[in-house]
Amino acid sequence: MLKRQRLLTIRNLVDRKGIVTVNEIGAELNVSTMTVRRDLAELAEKHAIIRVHGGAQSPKLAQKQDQELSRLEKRDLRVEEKRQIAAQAAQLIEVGDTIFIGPGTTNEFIADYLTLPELRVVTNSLPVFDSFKSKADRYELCLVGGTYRERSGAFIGNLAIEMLEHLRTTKAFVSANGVCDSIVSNANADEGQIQRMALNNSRQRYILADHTKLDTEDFYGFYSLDDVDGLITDTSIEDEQRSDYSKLTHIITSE
Amino acid sequence: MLKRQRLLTIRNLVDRKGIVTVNEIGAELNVSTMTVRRDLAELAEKHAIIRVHGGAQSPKLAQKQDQELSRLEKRDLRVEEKRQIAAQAAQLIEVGDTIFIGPGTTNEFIADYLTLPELRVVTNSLPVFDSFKSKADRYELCLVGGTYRERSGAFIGNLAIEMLEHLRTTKAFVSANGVCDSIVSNANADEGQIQRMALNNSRQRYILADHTKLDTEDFYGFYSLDDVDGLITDTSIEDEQRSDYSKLTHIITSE
DNA sequence: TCGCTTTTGTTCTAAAATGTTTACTTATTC
DNA sequence: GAATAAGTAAACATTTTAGAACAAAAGCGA
Repeated sequence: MLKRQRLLTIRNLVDRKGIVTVNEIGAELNVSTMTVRRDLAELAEKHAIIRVHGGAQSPKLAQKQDQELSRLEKRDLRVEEKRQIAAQAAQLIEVGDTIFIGPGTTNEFIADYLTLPELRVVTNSLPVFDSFKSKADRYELCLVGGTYRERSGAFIGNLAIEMLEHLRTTKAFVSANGVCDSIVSNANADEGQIQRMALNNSRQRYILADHTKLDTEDFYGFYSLDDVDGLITDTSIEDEQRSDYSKLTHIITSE
Repeated sequence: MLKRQRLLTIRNLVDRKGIVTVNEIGAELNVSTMTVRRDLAELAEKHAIIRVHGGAQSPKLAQKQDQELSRLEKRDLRVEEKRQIAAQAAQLIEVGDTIFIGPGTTNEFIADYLTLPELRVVTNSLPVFDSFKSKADRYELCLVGGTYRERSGAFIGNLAIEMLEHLRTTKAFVSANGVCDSIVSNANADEGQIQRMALNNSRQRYILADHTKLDTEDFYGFYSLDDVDGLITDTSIEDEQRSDYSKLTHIITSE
């Protein structure tokens, strides 16, 4: 059997079974485990599979599993990047601002980096609201109500839309699940709709997305990078991406 | 079996059963208890499960239990009366209702006595909302947003008013701080204003007040007993008061 | 066929994962 | 509240897997 064929077979095997052991592959194809490891390393380099100790996993499955994680678990994913991004966002905020902060685990860290004495904060996310609650004595906190979406802890629906309609903010910070070709996207249409309105109603608009979100897209596209004032991301962004996206908007990272 | 798979299996097991012992997991997966412990430690770090002595439990279940505990711990003033009143209020609620529940510690107990399968719940109180959060999978929860008032945990102001304006409910439950000569009153004008609107927009209207509130009045009168369907109070009400107030509205107590 | 490259297998060492023993801590029972 | 049982975690032993180094085999063009 040719190497080319074998690689393809392994790929199919992994995709079909979701997760396979090195030994299984070796037995199936009658090759040594060392060969399998070398093949897996090659495929992993091309992101065709994900290497795990003892075998390999299909990227599709891994992505699906990531999506199924609870809010609390997602919060723990790539914390450093999230904190970096949140800190950058916080630095943009000035005294006298009225800021909107959308749902998303990244946004839950922004409050940690805010030291300003006075501020008005608007959000439709209960976790974000909670992160500001300890500052309720200094800041005016405004929660956008509506129907509760348990999965993300956000308030959505017509009531939320109607309430947001009249709110003008100076700066809006919205997290994206995907940023691809100037399109900013999200997993949920109801939430995307609100985020679009929040951005439209703001003088300055910022999109928050860690480097893993760049060049990927999710279900619902809700905004265009052309219309925002900045894309806040972490320092792991690749040079090529930096130059690509800087044509569309201002890239904001630490350093 | 790969470690990855095992971790996933354990997570599912915990989620499904709510709580599992280390031994159960070990037997199920044919691994030593030490391995299970190590796995649980790893999952606990990622907040996928919560470690307890002898096993693990799902975060969802833990949250539910925590909430009930904190409610029990509310060895506040007159908890028994409040529970009595809350239970009475809950009994009035029927399938298909859209209910409004105002702020107030009494109202935070209503969720405990609700066993209906389906309901739509509207509130402008964060603590009340929290008391319903564990039921979010069955009930449609709608929070009236607005400016946060830390003192009572309620959302108030123009935004709240505007949002509530369009909401029609079948039953409204509002706590009063004082009931005197048919006047229902409250400590705060902003909250009273919202409560008045919530009552006006409801088909059926109920005032909740324990016996110590009767024949007393507070700063802001927001409603008249003539216009409500019932005054829910505890059994410590005096006969004289019962006959006085029953001329104005229907008195609801347990027995 | 020869000489060369590429691929594969083998061996070995390090790292990771798992199991076992043991001392210790936490619950439970009387 | 002391005795007993159950659970925990550190230390060590064992097994499994990873990856490097090198040897053997296969493919390939002259």
